[in-house]
Amino acid sequence: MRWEDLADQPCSMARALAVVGDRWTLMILRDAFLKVRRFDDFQKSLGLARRVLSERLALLVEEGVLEKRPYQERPVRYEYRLTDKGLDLYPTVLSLIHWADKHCAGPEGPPVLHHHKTCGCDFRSVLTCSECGKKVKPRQVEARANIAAPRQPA
Amino acid sequence: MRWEDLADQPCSMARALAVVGDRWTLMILRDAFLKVRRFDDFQKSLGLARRVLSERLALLVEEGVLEKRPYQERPVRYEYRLTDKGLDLYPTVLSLIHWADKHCAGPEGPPVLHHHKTCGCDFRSVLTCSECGKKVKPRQVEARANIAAPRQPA
DNA sequence: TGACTTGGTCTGAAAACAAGACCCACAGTG
DNA sequence: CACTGTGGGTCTTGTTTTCAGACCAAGTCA
Repeated sequence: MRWEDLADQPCSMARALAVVGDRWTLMILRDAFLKVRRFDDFQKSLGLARRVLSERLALLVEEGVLEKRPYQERPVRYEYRLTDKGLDLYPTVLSLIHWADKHCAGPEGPPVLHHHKTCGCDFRSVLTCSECGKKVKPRQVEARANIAAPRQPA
Repeated sequence: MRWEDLADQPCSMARALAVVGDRWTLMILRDAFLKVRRFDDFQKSLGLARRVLSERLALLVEEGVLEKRPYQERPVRYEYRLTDKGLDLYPTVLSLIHWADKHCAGPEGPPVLHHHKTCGCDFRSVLTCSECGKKVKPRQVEARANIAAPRQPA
């Protein structure tokens, strides 16, 4: 299967990955959540080829995850900001970071802590059910085809 | 920056992506969560090159996300199962799927629904704080360097 | 005038990928 | 015994991507 065909699959995971499944895209989004907004800052922070960065940013803008807007005239300079669609990726990004905090960090612990300003604690992300509010475990979930929508996985 | 160098970065996101940031890996894991376990079944389901699949599975085994175990002798046949480390990726996988359900699904709705057996409802995943149990929004979170661990983002 | 900054493009070499042929061990069938 | 089928891969070849680094253009600064 070709990568471009993923977006057409009747599978939400495939559609998501057609947008953010690229090797660098989630790193770019991590930076975006850390308030990086400019081309050069992304480039310095990530150290990826400028051409690749420019392609990725353009794709994310096209997909509506980032928004390109001028922050000054003469000369025009642009910044990339997360849209609401982009902000909705926060749970994904954070749970991935917390996964690596748990499983890939050395004895010195994770490099960054996340502080919940509302309650004043450093926290980990927890997956909960939108209906009952309880913590969800993989075994408690059953994936079912949506009869209203056509065919296939996930 | 080279892709292989990611794993050495003092950034959990980079470390996570060194394991699952590959184009196909999250699709493989999605299948694994849907109880696909055999080489040929992955291959048929995803349609990727067998060589690439074999490399990815080997990497996931090496990283401890999947476990390769014989399910019969004479002839020996293997299956790939999620380890606890692999199961811990469920929140990430599910939140990505739910993101695409919300933002990429057509008018017919998402192709697959997730049913929480404990409460009996179809649900969406919600990011909550491990400390106070409340829903977390991006703006309520502050990322702070962990003094105990060395340098940089995450 | 020249140097610097931002936000990119362009190029050639190196790596990853797709498709499909091929391989091996074993099982079952006749 | 030969013949076919299955599971779990490997190999080859040609096409895409990616990388590193050079280059470029508009505008500002000194």
